[in-house]
Amino acid sequence: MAQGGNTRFSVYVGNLSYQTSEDDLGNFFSQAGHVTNVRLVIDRETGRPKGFGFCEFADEAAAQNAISMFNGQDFNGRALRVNMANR
DNA sequence: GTTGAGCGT
Repeated sequence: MAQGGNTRFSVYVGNLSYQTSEDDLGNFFSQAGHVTNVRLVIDRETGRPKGFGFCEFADEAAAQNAISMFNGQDFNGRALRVNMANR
């Protein structure tokens, strides 16, 4: 199975607007399937969002569905970048 | 009141 080397179903979400929250992503990604976890990477040195995050789904189909639905699509004024996570 | 490639406190 090609999940990107992870036993879970995490997808990398990049090119986010700095004003986007985890709640916004959770609502948006739940359209593709059952989201079990959403993490927005915040810079520990500055306390600001790094502009990317990770979204974990209940199964692989939902994760790949999210990629198909949202990769390259517009979100909060930015072209969303969605791909299978590597770690 | 800022910025823009990235794979994770």
